Amino acid sequence: MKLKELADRLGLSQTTVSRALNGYPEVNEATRQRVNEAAGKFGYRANASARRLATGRAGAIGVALPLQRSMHFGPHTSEFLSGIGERLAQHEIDILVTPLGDDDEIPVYRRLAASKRVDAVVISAPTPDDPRIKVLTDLGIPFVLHGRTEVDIPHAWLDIDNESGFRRATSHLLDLGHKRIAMLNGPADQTFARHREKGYRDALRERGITPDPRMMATGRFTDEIGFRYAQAMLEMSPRPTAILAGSMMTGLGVFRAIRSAGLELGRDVSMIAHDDVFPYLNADNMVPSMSTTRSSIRAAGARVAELTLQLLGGKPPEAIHELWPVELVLRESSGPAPRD
Amino acid sequence: MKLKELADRLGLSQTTVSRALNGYPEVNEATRQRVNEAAGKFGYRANASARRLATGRAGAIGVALPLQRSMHFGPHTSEFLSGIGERLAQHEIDILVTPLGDDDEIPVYRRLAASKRVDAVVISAPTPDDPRIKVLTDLGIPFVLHGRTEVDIPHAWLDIDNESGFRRATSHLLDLGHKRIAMLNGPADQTFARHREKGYRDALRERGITPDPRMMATGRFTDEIGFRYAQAMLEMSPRPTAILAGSMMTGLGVFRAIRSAGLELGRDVSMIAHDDVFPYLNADNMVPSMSTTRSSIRAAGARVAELTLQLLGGKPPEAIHELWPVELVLRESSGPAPRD
DNA sequence: CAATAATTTGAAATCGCTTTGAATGTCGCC
DNA sequence: GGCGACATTCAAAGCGATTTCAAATTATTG
Repeated sequence: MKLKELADRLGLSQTTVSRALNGYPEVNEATRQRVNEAAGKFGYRANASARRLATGRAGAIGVALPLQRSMHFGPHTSEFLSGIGERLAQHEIDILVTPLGDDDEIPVYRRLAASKRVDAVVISAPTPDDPRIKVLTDLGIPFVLHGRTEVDIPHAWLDIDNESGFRRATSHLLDLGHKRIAMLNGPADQTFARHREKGYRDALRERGITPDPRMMATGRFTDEIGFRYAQAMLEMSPRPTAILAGSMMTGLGVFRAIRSAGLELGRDVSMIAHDDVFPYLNADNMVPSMSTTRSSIRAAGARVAELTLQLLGGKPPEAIHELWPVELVLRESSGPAPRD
Repeated sequence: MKLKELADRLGLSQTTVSRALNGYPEVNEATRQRVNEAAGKFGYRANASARRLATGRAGAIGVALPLQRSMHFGPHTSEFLSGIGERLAQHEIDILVTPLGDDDEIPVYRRLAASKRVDAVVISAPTPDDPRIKVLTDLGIPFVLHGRTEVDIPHAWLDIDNESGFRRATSHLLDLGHKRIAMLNGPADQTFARHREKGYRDALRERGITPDPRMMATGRFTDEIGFRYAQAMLEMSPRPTAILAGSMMTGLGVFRAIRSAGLELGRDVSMIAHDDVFPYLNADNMVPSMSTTRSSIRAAGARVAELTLQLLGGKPPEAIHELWPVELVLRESSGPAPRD
């Protein structure tokens, strides 16, 4: 069923039918009724390609999926994507996921731009001097960044306040009497990891403690890496009495390391992990329950979608900046420092 | 830069340029060279919408993301999606992800079909009498199913052999002397869960053991659910000496339950978990390392993409059936049954 | 009641590509 | 030298919507 057929059946012109369906004001209310009914009855839907060609809008936003790089496509990405989907489900906007290898990043954006496949893109996991900002700006592709960079080009972003989240977590552990606090951070090149490190260092310095490089590690968010680093650190003497884990995955690994060292989590060693709120990994239900710095990555995804729509609606990128607070949720895994 | 401009610059007709770029044979090799060069130089890319409109092909395949139902969008989906992306990256085919709530499933497919947004769709997590098979068939949308149904309509599918995977795992545990083997299965309505249950039951029956309903539970693949059920079962008397976990997530929960009951995994209680091979959760690196029934869900995704291409290439759906074996990988978490 | 304004509707152009059918130029061969 | 076969190229007709501009109808006003 195409527009012409529908119009013929109704004895109307394509123009009127098109207008009726798209909610233009200059069509008689009775006519609109009739058109909508008929459209429903015949299951008519405008051909997406034709409409896109005519309007010049792609009706889709692109999301790049890193397949190989340090921030691979893992649970974080999938939650984030869910959030975007949640928000966009209402509009007739498609989500185009483009798998990205390591090298093809820039060419892929070029291709998306030149072939007008998407109206805007969402990018994540930036480094401080992320080259994508410039490329996308030059290409004229509107985009919203999930995270932050230090690139000096106005652009839209939404980020969580990693720095103060980790500052508070560290301060709290210091309040509990911990002196040797380890930090298992995310990939060192990522902006968010730097922010977390800054929060951590600042909190220590405020109390006159010099950060010990041996107490700091960076790596991907896998339980394996959490396990390895934690194991190595727990063998040090004196060992850390508290550990900050960059993600729940890392946290699980740390947990195992603590246990297999014959120590007890929440008493011998405390831990606070960052929780992106995965529906299948609940900090509350762990034993012991896990203290966390928390911020829903899914909610962030939904909001990023919303911001993208605003951007497409004409809001200037420099007016789109959101910094979300990070909650500190204290549970059983963090307790007072043990006596020496 | 559009086709007409490019053609003008080259002093050629749009026809020839289009043909040159699309690899048609009837164009002079020298001309093709010239065209390709110019296209590269000006960064020309055919407008996707225009091309789609002209060819009638959408150049995209749809993947439905369940957002709320029992098989929510979790790590499985994201790995699977990665696999699809991996395979499709080479072709100029987009992946359209459509978030699905609980109710809108069918309407969404209708919409995709009517607006010709996708050439085919991939569906996952079927129930034995999954209604989507009929709907998609009626709508004339080609599709590939990841999993199996019992619906009596010819359709393309790829599945892993859950039944024999779990039969072998169960048999192995029986060989080790276990008599009370618990099973934490996936959502009861899913086909794969039924297959697993059949494999489990058959193995028990072969040895003259009547399956004990109290030793069987079903639920989503979260560590919380694994923990709860395992905890309840370990309190039974006599308790199970071995547990089959439906996923690594569930397995982590079981692991915790075993530990918090003061038991040792691999000695007091054995476990074999199903491993979909998540890059961030490695069975080998756990302590103790985890015995698993293994099958890469990412590889399955890549293959499903391949099969979808074949389907679009004209291969009949009834000729597309693949049943992948499931490996049984024995590690430290499974050992001989303890003496009574 | 004529003139003007406001409402509705429609014919045709347009979006940027692919593809059909015709035209042109070359070549080999009788 | 002429003619069919072959290799190239092109003009123009779609693809199925949106949108411009004009026309037809109805309502309002002096």
